[in-house]
Amino acid sequence: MRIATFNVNGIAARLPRLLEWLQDAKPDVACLQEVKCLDERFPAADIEATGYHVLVHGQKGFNGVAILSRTPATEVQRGLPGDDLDDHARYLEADVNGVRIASIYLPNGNPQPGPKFDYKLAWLKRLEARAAALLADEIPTVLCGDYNVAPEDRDVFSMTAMANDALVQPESRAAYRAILNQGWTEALRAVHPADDHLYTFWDYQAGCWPRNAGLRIDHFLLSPRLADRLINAGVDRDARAKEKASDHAPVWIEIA
DNA sequence: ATGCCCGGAACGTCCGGA
Repeated sequence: MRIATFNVNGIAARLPRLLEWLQDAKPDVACLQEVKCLDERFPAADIEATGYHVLVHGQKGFNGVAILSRTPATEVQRGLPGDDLDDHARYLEADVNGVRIASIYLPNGNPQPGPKFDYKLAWLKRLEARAAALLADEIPTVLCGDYNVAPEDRDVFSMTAMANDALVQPESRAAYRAILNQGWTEALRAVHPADDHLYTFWDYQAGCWPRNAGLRIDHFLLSPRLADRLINAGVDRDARAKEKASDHAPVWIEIA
């Protein structure tokens, strides 16, 4: 079973790239982030025509997550529990072929310090609670998406350039690590433990892509039973090299 | 010290992104 996560940075702007990537990479499940549209504006028919079922939790203008699957998915949770006042569309969870899969778009948190950073840290705490409940259920689970956290210095092209960014702050990393420490395995790092240029995002600005100035911020958290089934993981860098590409590359895992 | 480059909303620039 191949599962991918892809921050598309606007489904309307990315649809041709997304469709060709689906036909090329052929994931069984694709979790999308930053679709940036209302549910009714999501191009479901185009995606269904390529052989995928669609679950979408959208929002006008920004945020928005989706789960595409070759076999039908059963929706479990729309929106991250724990704050009735949070109306951002950043979390969608479904069952596909006996695997629980969440598509996650964690808040960016910039500028920091400030209310947006506070929201990010609060969101991470809520995700920690959800992750603990999922582990307690002992269902094979994947929590994948754009976490907007670069876990270690080596996941960042330049700590000098990024020193004040919310993505690398000790509080962001500690909150992410607290989730991992429940017993989750991050699949991409697990498969590539020694790669010091293991990136999933390259800013559009300042020639970041051609000089490989990237960040590793898209992650696959696997529950213990699923981590035992991990075969391979990788980054589809070819997708980032194309014209009209997203600033994120798709990331994928292969599960036995 | 700041902007660089994008998408979306909207139609003039601003917000959000990371």
